[in-house]
Amino acid sequence: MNQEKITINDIARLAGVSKRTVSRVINQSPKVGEQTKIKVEKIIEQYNYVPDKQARGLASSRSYLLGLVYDNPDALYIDDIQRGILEFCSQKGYELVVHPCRYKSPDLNNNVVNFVRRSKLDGIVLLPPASEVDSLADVLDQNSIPYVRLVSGFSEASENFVMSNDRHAAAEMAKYITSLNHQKIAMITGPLNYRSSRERFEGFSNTMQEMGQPLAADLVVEGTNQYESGIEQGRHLLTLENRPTAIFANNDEMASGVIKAAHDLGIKIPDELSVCGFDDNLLASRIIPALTTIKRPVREMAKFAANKLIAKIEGGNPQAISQNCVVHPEIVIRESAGSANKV
Amino acid sequence: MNQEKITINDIARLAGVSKRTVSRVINQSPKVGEQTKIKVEKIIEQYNYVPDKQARGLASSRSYLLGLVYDNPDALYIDDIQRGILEFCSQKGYELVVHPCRYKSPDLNNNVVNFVRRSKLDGIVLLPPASEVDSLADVLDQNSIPYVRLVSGFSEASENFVMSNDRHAAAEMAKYITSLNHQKIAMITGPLNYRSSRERFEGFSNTMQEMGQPLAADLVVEGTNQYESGIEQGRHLLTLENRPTAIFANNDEMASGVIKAAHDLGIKIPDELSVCGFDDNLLASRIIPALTTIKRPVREMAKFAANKLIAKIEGGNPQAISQNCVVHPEIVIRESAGSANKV
DNA sequence: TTAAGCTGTGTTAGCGTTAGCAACTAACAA
DNA sequence: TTGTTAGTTGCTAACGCTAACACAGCTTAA
Repeated sequence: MNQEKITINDIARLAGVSKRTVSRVINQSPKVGEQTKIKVEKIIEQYNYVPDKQARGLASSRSYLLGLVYDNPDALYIDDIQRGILEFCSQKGYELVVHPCRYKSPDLNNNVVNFVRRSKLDGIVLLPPASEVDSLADVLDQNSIPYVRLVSGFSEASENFVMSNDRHAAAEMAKYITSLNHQKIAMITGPLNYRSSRERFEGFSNTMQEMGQPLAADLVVEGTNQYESGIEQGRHLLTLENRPTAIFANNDEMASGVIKAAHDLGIKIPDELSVCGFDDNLLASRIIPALTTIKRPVREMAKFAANKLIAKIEGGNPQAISQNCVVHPEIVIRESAGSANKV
Repeated sequence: MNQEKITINDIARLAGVSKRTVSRVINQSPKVGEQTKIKVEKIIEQYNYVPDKQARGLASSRSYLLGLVYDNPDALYIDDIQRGILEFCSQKGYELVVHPCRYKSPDLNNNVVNFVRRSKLDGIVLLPPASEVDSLADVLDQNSIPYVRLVSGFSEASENFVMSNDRHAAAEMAKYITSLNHQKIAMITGPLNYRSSRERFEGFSNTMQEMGQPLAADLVVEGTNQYESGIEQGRHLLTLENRPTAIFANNDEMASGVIKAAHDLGIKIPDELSVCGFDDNLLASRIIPALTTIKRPVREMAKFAANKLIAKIEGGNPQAISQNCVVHPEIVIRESAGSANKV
């Protein structure tokens, strides 16, 4: 367990080759004789040798460190992403350095660039909403820092993106709610300067329209994605003269707020009101009644991101770099939505 | 923004001193003339020079990287801890590398040691329950890897610990519930092989006894800390012939389960049953009725841990190293617990 | 036969720091 | 004056690795 530190020189000596050759083996250079390679690998294995990351980095100006930049209140999402990235990158020899930030800060770009500079990170993964800041991406490009952005959407040039087709999922939700025979359907959107909010809103709204049931203007309100906002907008909608029988909220936090508001007003869910959310976070399954919502394949997104980022860093595998990574969230049916006929 | 990389040599040349002197200034060596120091600092400032971490690390066998090792399902807790540590350590020039693990794995010790070795981490923070594994701590000691353990407790030698006095908090909870005039009080403990579970249980149980209302043996059951376990044990307790009027669960997840069970059985909370949890995680405030629970000052713990770890790494500040860091969780009163008189 | 091309391998100069050792300076005592 | 000392400062060898370059040995084409 507590072996002395053994270096590339030791391996070279032990294997009877030069350290250049050992280096070649480590870095999987093709120009090594088959037997030499096997011999060296055997010694490496035997002595449990692991190349020193710092020395490697100093010489090759690489750090084998990836950064995760985020400003997202949903800790569960973050945690899932972290695990997803790590699953992939640790087996490739990379580690993950975390960096929460304030995405609204005017200093964001500098902050992130300095973060990368400070530890010579090889690349970073950007989570929403920080991933939606184009100026950040520009600055990263200018500094030739490899990065991948996780965003809601499905159409852009895919090189630096991993996308979640929230629009499609929201459309599915529109169909689902309609299939429950609801007539008066409301939506609480997220802040419409967020891409994800727009995608979800448009997916939902357009589909309702296509199905011949366009959303009434007074039944679409904008929230902040926070619980309190859900309560507030929920209360507003539910005290309308002709209140909706179904409310689709931009995320689970706000959906919980709606449920709270309904509860306070004595409105029964799902008998008198159906509520649906988006995210499938911890709350969704714990709340009573359990929330019908939409689940994103977060782990999968994280793996896509890690794969793409490492491909960019290591230069090889051009198809992994340009691969179009779009992921499809799906409806999770629980108890908070029911047929409108019961009313 | 996109300046050429500038090194210690440039600074030395610009300042008209040797790089040895610049190095002294950077590392705050006392043996530098006051004017020289000022001169060099000015140049450093002017050129926005930041020493290269890898080169530094190679030369001094330091990495300026801290590790966070955890196997905790509570993502909110993790997130809070991460932010707390970062707040402190980034201003000291350290970054945080995350490492989820399986604390039950027989390979845990090796896994963690290799994690540290791989990136030459300067030290690690251990979160419960991994922090409770003594053999891990031993191995870390053997490999002289600096570490700090976050645990529930308050009495041990404090050098490697940051402690949360869960026992005291649970005692407070006992007093609070008793003050509500409950007679039949139950507790769902966590797995009793966890230190935190024992602390909470003993704090609660002992205090009840001291107040002349010892817990009935059949009203103490052991859960797994998971939601499903809360449902199961909650159902069990609530279908007892002489069911309790108050249930204290080892954590919020299980408390939510109890609420679910009560709901399914048509038992009104808090009128017919009071439920209390521990953690104050996201659920606690979102659930209906909102959960009366206990909140740990997580950020504070994280800062203590970072401070202690860095003090250990840098060798200085012996009082920070030996400082007894005990933190006191506090009751958060919400809606899930009420007076027993109403029944 | 010879030149040219490939392969596989070794030699070695960095990469940007730290830190051991030596050396310089000024001041002060002898 | 000379020696001693304390306070500063410089020189330079690591740290462990990568990669440019060189070169030997062998194949292939002319």
